[in-house]
Amino acid sequence: MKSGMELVQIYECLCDTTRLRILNVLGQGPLCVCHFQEILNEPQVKISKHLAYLRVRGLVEVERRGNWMIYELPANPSRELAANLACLQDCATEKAVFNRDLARLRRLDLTCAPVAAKRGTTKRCC
Amino acid sequence: MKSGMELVQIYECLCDTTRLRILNVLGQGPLCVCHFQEILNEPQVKISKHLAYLRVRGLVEVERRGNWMIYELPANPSRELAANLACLQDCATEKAVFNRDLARLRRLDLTCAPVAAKRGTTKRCC
DNA sequence: GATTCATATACCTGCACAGGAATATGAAAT
DNA sequence: ATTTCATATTCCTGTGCAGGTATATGAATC
Repeated sequence: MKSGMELVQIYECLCDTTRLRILNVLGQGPLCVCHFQEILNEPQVKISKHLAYLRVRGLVEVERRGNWMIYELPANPSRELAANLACLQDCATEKAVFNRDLARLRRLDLTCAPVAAKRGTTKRCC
Repeated sequence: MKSGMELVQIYECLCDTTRLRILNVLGQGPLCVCHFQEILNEPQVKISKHLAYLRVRGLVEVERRGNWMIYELPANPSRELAANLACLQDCATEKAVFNRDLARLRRLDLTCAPVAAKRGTTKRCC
């Protein structure tokens, strides 16, 4: 986390639906960009730019694995961030969009390995 | 509360420092615009416009009392709104700006009646 | 070394909003 | 009726995105 992290900056990150969906999905664990594309069903550039927005502001962290970029929630979030992410997860359980995303995430977990095998590589992004 | 209230709209209301300060102060009870001006030490137009922003989106409610407009948090907030306001109050306790506001609010409570008396009216806005 | 794959960035357009100055409203006091 | 007081609204300017298209990067594969 950045030290000068202000509460407003957290809320600025939270005031876009796509970013909310990203953070909600990340609550289940790290994920790569291609999976975000499938889960949110949004164009690559859109996902990528929102992830950059979140990264610059310290709401997500990245790690490269070959061609894939694995995004995850910060390992040591500030108290405010932790509180707000928890609040978001809680609120999200009541909203259809977020539930649909989580459903698609679960389906991905099942099919990810076979799909990777089919395209001739044993490597998985996440 | 509006029925179509979405989570993002709440966050949109929260992503401005002035509005955060307003909501934090309102956590202590209803307040009129003139007191917001004193507590936040911001120009009238700024306060007024942010209050309008919050009112339109259902984050605050208004009641006229003579010349004064008394603002307060919604009587029946949605679950998301309640959760996020609670989260805000919690996070605010660690930040200097918010504490200073609350300190000025407490000081106002002490001086409000005498001041009203001094200007020759027994009526108080709040 | 050329190509492919996964992702990022640059560039553009449009829109919503923040902040300030000036003015309008509307209730109360004179 | 006019003035005063508390607050709201209008008009203006600048800025920060959101979303899209096209292009760049950089690792892996052929």
